[in-house]
Amino acid sequence: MIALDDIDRAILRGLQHNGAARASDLGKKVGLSQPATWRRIKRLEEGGVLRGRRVVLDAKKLGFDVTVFLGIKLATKGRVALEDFERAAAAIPEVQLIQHVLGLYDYRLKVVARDISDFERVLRRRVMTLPGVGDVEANVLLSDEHRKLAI
Amino acid sequence: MIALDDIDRAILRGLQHNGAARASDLGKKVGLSQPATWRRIKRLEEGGVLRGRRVVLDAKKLGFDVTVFLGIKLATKGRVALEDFERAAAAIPEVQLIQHVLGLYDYRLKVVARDISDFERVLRRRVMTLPGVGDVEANVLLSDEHRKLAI
DNA sequence: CCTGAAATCCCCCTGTA
DNA sequence: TACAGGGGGATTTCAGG
Repeated sequence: MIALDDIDRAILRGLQHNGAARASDLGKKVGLSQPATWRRIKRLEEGGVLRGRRVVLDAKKLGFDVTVFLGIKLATKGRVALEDFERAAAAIPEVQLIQHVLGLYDYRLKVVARDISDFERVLRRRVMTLPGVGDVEANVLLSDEHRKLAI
Repeated sequence: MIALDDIDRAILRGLQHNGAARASDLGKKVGLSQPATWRRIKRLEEGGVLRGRRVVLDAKKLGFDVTVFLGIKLATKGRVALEDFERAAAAIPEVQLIQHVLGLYDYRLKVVARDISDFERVLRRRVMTLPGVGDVEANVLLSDEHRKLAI
């Protein structure tokens, strides 16, 4: 939790609207000069609030037509078991996201594959053979919509 | 699916490594001049492969200490029911991601809240009152790790 | 079509008040 | 904080492959 004023929040909102926004444009929106805006962005980066910029790729246009979320329950849950699982899951190229969660499942994996048969290959040869895997539940992604943090 | 050569893929890999990378830096990596690299990036953007750049914010440092994934099963699933649900879910500020999925659940929502009691408020007053909501399952996020698309 | 080189524009970034 | 200058990236133009 870091002290932010209204202008910082306005800058963050602007950056959420457009991750490639320039300091000069943001400055006009928030009523600040370009250098002042740039220094605030720098401060937000150094403070860790702004962790970086990520490109958004269109998986479908790259030939990955199938995205599946897997809920995974581990059979054994010691510290070593968690580390083994995470390391092995990270070695699967099709795994885009590894989330350690608390609830009905222990992990959630986001898996991309070229098509359903490609996904079946990944599921059977890679996911089901991960160390400690117990129950696995799958949800195929149909569509998704991102929304901004209300700050 | 768009035709990409090895250089395009190398550029995309470089951009996944650093979303703020400059055309000149990328050019050095892929063995191309700065204008040629810049034109390829532009082409990837116009072709929709590169959908944009997004800033990564640290939710914890902004005071959102709790992230929960909800799996939601709808009681009724007509076209109108889906649209009503999506519209109402999008009106909840704490909902960061709305995923329409196929499987055990119909929707997955990513919800951020300031703390557990704030999450309880969102869950009881906003989520449970969404139109058509049936079963709800929750997973609290402990940690997550993003990985790059293998292209 | 693609490329690289050069030239221009404009923004970032920094020093300074 | 704003202002001003140098440096460098973004963008266009041009010529060659």
